[in-house]
Amino acid sequence: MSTATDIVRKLPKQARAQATVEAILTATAEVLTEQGYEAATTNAIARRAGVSIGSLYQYFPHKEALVMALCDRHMQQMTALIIGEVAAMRGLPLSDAVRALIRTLLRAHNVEPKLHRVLIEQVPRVAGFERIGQVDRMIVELIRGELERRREALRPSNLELAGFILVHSVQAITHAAILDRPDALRDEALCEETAALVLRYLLTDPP
Amino acid sequence: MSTATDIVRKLPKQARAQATVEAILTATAEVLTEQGYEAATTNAIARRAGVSIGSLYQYFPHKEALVMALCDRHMQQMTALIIGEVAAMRGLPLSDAVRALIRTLLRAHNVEPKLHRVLIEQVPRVAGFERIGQVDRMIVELIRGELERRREALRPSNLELAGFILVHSVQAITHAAILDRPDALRDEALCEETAALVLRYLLTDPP
Amino acid sequence: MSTATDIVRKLPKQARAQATVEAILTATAEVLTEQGYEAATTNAIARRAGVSIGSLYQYFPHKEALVMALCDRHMQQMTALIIGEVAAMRGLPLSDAVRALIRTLLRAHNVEPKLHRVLIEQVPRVAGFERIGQVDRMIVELIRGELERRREALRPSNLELAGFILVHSVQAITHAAILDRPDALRDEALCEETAALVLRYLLTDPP
Amino acid sequence: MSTATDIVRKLPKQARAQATVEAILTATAEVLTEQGYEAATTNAIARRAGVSIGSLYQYFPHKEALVMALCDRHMQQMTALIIGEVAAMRGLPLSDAVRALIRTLLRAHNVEPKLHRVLIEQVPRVAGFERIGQVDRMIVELIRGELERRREALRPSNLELAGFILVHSVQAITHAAILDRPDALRDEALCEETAALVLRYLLTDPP
DNA sequence: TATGAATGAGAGTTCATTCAT
DNA sequence: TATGAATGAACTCTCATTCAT
Repeated sequence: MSTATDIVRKLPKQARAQATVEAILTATAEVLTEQGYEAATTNAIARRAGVSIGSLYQYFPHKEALVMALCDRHMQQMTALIIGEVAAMRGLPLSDAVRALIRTLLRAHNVEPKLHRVLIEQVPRVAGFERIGQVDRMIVELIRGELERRREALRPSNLELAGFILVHSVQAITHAAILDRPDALRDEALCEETAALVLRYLLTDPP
Repeated sequence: MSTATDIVRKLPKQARAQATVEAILTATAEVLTEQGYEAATTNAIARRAGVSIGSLYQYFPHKEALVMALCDRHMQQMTALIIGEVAAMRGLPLSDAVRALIRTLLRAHNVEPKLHRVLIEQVPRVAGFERIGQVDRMIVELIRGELERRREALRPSNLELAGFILVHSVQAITHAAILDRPDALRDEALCEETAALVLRYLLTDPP
Repeated sequence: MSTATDIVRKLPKQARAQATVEAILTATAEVLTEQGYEAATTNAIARRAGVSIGSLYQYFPHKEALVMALCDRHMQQMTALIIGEVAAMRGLPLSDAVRALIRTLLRAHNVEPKLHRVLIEQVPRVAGFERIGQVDRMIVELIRGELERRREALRPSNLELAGFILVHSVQAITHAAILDRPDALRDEALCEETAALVLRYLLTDPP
Repeated sequence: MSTATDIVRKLPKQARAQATVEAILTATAEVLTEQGYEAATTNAIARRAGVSIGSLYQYFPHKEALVMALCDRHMQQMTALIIGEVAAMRGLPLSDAVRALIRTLLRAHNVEPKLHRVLIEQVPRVAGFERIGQVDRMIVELIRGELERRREALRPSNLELAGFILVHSVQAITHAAILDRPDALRDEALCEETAALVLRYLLTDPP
């Protein structure tokens, strides 16, 4: 798996350079969300960042690297949020764990929802570009692990299949909710019903 | 592919043009699925279609129109399939109807799955370009209508929310299955478990 | 000097073909005046003429020939008008001849003034394309001849120079009047003053 | 009135850029005069300027802007010349003023006569493109004003019409002389006779 | 190091012209 | 002969990237 090293041309040691890199990434995110991928030219990004095009290329060898770095940054923000909250879920009863996970996912996708959408929908999936997918894959693993750990209590026998079904369901509901439903984060009914979907599927005698 | 000469009866003059349009649309689909949206230049498409760039522009005023036409064609294929099979579902008991719908959706998304993905993921969502979305919207309506019709028998009280949750779930499972699971179409377990997800969510006492 | 023969590919013998050629030339004039030279594509002209592009090229080997033929037609219309009226001028006293000439020129330029402008202003002056210029040159000769014939009565000694000055003056006034002054044709003052310009220049003691 | 700002895309800060803009404008003038408007493609102009096509478009957003900028530059050269010499004319007796004006116009049109012709004859008159016309309009105003100021001494009563006639006459003579008569500028007889045309028209008892 | 002028391959598109039917 | 589908060179313009200052 790649790290920042093959993406960023030179690890900036000085604070100023660090700030420049940040400015460029932020500008990229802004231009991307505001104007879409096609309008996001390197010159437009540099201008928005208040930086010369030359400087941009000092830190990112090509446009692809720039977008990849932004993906990474975005992912790390989401991942940090999820990882932090997942540990606490471990001991909880299944129903509570499911509710907590759903809420966490909603919160994670709410970080920069528009950027998330652009990254998923518009950025061309070039070689090994499935970076944003990593978050999803991490979530798959989380859920799989948890199902295995509690397999005794569960109705489905094929846990691989159950995981597949649940992950894609919850994922899709989360994405759609963040984008289409204004107050998704504070929508208790949404969380409850999504939890019901999951729990009624998993348990023979749902609560 | 057949040319005018293989066909016995003399074809009207428009036949040649019709064939050209077909060739261009097919080439568009091929280039799109094989090389992605960015690589799908009008010249590449014309070359693949074995047609001059001028001919392409004789039938499509600009690149966007070309992709839109392809979307329409693809959608019509999917829609035709769904519409045809949905009528039969009406009288069935809920559990059978759900299973039938899932199977139909899988079959519909299987028409040209790679093209479907490219159309959904990569084609820039320019002004009113959400054409492929129409199929999804049609499905939403189908499901909504069916839920209303059977609301007496259902556990959820907020049917709008229930519809939202189910549509996005089944949609996502269908998409992912077609793309990630070879043989999804003939995978009984997948259908059964997806049906279980839906039915257990909808019914207080699932079968 | 060229005749229609090197321009028109085949001399149409049948009335229908003759009508087609006319339709094409008329369409050319219309498109030219309504949309300008840049928009006047051969396909647009053929469509306007209600004729296939193939037919257009049956009668005109290339676009240039088409425009040249139109120039010729337009010129012949103007020339016919002028020639016809000039004979009568011969015997008149100078002041009457000048007035008559000015009126004739105004009338001649009024035949299709917009087409005239487009032909003069927009049609690229490619090799030997100065066709419309021929009318002007004919007028120069007319005036020169007349001046020579009456040189005794005239103030200027250098008649070549006097011709140059008068032709360009009257020409410019005529052009500008037709295009900028509605009703130029019926504007007595305009004719009178233009005549005054010429006569006062030519005669030592103007009337 | 427009300034360079809406025409030039980015105002060049470095001397190098300034030189590039100059080179492009000069090349435009050259290609235009040597090969005409149709042959003046942006690539041909860039090549002639010894500059990449990209550089051309860095400074001019489109071809039209390029030609407009050239018009402006040309006009400013002419205008500067005229404005400068006109002040001195004010106090002179009419006959001297007319002679001075004619000489000034000849000199002004002599700046880049071929370019002037191409600009007037071939450049398509797109929206607000009558830029070169502005010089002419300035001249109209000059002459009108002068006629008004001296109206007591003049024969014609309708000064609007007199202006119309004189402006177009002198304009046409000037244009034609510069283009057709090699030594127009030093041709005393030409100036004298043109002055005669004007003065004899204006004064009841010409000198 | 930071700047921004310069580059040029290549994209979308047009249109005079040809040619099979 | 008339048709109009097909052609492709050439045009305008963009944008990722380089490089002199």
